[in-house]
Amino acid sequence: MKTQALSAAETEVMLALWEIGSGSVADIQKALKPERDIAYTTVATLLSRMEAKGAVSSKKAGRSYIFSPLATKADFQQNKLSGLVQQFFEGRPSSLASHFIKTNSFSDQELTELRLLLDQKENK
Amino acid sequence: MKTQALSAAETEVMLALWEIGSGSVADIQKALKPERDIAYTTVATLLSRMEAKGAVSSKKAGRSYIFSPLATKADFQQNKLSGLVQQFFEGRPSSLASHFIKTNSFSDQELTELRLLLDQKENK
DNA sequence: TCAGCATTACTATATTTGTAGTAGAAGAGA
DNA sequence: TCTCTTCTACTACAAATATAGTAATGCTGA
Repeated sequence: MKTQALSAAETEVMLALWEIGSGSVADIQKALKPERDIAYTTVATLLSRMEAKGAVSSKKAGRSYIFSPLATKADFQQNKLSGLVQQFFEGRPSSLASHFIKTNSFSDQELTELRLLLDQKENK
Repeated sequence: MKTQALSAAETEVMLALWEIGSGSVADIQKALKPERDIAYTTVATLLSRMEAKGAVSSKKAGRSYIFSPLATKADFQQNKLSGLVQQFFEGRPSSLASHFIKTNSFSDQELTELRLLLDQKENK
């Protein structure tokens, strides 16, 4: 059962939800990035679509519903990323990484961190 | 003048177009991944939308039009990637890279290649 | 020259996305 | 109990997306 893809707006809601773990429509609206100023009812609409897509679950708590993510942010990242790698980097993560290195996307400090990670990997 | 974002279907067409450099609707349709089996006229529709968005240009050649990409694949990759990094990796490319390393996305050989790239970077 | 094929132009339609309003139910304080 | 505030349910609707058909046009080979 492949999970359906989320739209851009839905993804923003998802990010807010991961931020707070779980919460009501009101909680989620508050957790949205401030520049994302959408109506309460819009958030509610998005959440019900997301529930239909299997991205979140809800359970009644008193008067209202509490929504929770059904996938971890890490899973989602993983997915997005592998899609991107698939489509734009011949399916090879290293192709993406070298793209970064070549385009100077990393600061010196980040390069050092990376090297460290590689070292740890190697000595494992 | 920011270039408008392409939809998923349009992106597929773009990839095909980069593949062949430039070509007619028929050429592009042939260049699409085989699993992407869409009608000739659909490809044409997509191309005209893409032209409206400023993603491709066309010039008449005899009976038909030849389409060419207006951005390089590299630019496009760059864009997609930085969007992803922004949204899912706190804006830090190294966060994405370490995600890869930690999730064992790289083969041994790729790890070696990466290290080599880092070395070159450092000695530059 | 004429029939046929390729190609574009235009139109069409179902679905998804982005956004939000309104009505009604249900607690909560007075 | 009555009113006020939440909150959900339902509806709406314009724009974008995904997909493709039909009509018209213009080469091209026989």
